[in-house]
Amino acid sequence: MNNKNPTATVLYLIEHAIKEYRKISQRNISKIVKDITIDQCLVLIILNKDDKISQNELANLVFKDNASITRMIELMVKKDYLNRTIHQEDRRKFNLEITEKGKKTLELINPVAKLNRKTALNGLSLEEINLLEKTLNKIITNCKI
Amino acid sequence: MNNKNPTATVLYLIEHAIKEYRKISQRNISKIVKDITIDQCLVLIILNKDDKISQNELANLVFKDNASITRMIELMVKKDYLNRTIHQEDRRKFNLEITEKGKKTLELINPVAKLNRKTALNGLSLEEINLLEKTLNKIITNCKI
DNA sequence: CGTTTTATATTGATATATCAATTATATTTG
DNA sequence: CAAATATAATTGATATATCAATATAAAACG
Repeated sequence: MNNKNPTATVLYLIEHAIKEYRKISQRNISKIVKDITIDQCLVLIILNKDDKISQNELANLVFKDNASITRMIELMVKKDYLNRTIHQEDRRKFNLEITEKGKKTLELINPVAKLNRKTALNGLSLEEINLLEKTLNKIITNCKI
Repeated sequence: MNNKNPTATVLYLIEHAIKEYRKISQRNISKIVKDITIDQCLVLIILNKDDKISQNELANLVFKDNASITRMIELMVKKDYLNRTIHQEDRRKFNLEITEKGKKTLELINPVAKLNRKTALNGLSLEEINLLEKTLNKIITNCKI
């Protein structure tokens, strides 16, 4: 009764699935853009939707620590994907702006990201995906309590 | 038609779920054992089931790179969770042995690990879990092709 | 045998993860 | 308004992730 080895549980499978997905995603992205990680891509995609977001909010969206985001952004500025300027209303914050290089990169990675998702979910019915979402949401809620 | 933002897809939810699970797991483990990570716990649990395993195999089981495992083991030896000796038949390999401290730690973390899984999966029916497993396995297969 | 190929693990370089402590600015409150 | 509190981001320390290059030993092959 629930005395399973962790490697025999569905939680281990979740870890496995996301790791495999990250692997093919990184592999496919790297074929097109050399010096970018999939997490940096996600940052670009999110900022592209809403560039008024704070580093804090960004960190939450990509499930990372503030410290990680600080360093990621630092690197992305250095690699000329982002510009960073001080926020005028709240001087603790920063404006994050996608550079021209960043925009061009987005155009390159968007189709790859789409293909990655399609590959990973190939053969899954809409019902299966909906159920998967529902179950994962339950797990997330359980863990947050 | 599949032109979703990545943050709106089920793959993002998978990432979210595992991150939340890792968070509560680490939090609960840290309450009981101070200087151990959940990945190090998993290494202990796996070695406890089969101590004849190579670093290579261990890396595969915990979805890590050989380089990561080398450094993890180095640390675990330093913290006296493991002993490492040269393998006599194959001198490229090592024997990994759990120390007394490691064994005591296992006894402490096993109930916590069990509780973590129970917490995360609370309220899920057996059918839901089976379906989740099936769907995740499909995704894993898709990504490995 | 010796040479080539393969397997196992390490090391270096760089990116990210995470916690705790810190800095700087905003907001709340007495 | 000044002091206390809260928020945003950074920094330091340490662990892990990942790739490429390397060292060493074992296996395969001619």
